[in-house]
Amino acid sequence: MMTQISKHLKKTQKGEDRGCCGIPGIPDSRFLKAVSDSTRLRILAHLVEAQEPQIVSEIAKNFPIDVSVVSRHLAILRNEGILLAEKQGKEVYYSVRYEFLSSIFRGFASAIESCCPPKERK
Amino acid sequence: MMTQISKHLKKTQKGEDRGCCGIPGIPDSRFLKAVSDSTRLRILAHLVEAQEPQIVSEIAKNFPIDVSVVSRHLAILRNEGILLAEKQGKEVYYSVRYEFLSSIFRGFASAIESCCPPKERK
DNA sequence: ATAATAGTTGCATGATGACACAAATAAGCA
DNA sequence: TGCTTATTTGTGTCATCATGCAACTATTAT
Repeated sequence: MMTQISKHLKKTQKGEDRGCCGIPGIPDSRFLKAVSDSTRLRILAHLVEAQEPQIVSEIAKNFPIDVSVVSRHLAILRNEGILLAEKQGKEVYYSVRYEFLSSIFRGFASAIESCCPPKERK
Repeated sequence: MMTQISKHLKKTQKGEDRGCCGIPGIPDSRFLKAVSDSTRLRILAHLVEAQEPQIVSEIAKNFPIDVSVVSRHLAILRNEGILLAEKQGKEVYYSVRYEFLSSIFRGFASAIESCCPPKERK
């Protein structure tokens, strides 16, 4: 059974997962969760490889899941700024925000390195 | 035993979550899942800030969760090669594998950028 | 207006995962 | 030998989330 302690440390209020720590350059967990799902990662990789904006139904053809699920995944990536969505008639074109994505991860790498103790060079 | 470095390449057999796509430089989802949990991210940030190896019970003092949970989180990060564990008597010292971590994220950034269409410069 | 197509959203379900607590392991000390 | 401390592991519970399917919205064509 859950104890009282865990109950109110649960902090299930919305958006609590944002902003993890004081170190600048470390992304929040929501952003990382967005790219850590294997299906979303494959969708992202597909869009990166495609080199051009693609519509939802076309993307979905490459995955053994329902279009609605793909749409949800795309929305998650879009909400984190990873993808850009542009509606054109009936279709919605999704594309990768390359510079944004790479800058986040490069910033993460730099944040880690900047704290790296000189002696730790293993 | 756990001072041996690469254990993180071990469970390649069962993990269909391993190796997401054909693009070199994109980490697999298990690695990203390891850093995408908010508690683990805070633990990692704590270790980065600490600038030196810390034992489990000391790390746990900074978080409102049970030591056992912290131990599990540390194991997950260790299994992904993010942390190094060194047993010294009763205690286990955990430290950040800075170069490994930053190289993964820098490689991710480069992988994204290398596929970036020239015109897409925002 | 009706129909058809593209995409999103509501809802139920099964899987995964974080957590607390207890028990087990391991190492040092009386 | 116990006894204490540090850490890991077993187990059950609760929350979150990926998924499928159905319903809904939006846009275009007949």
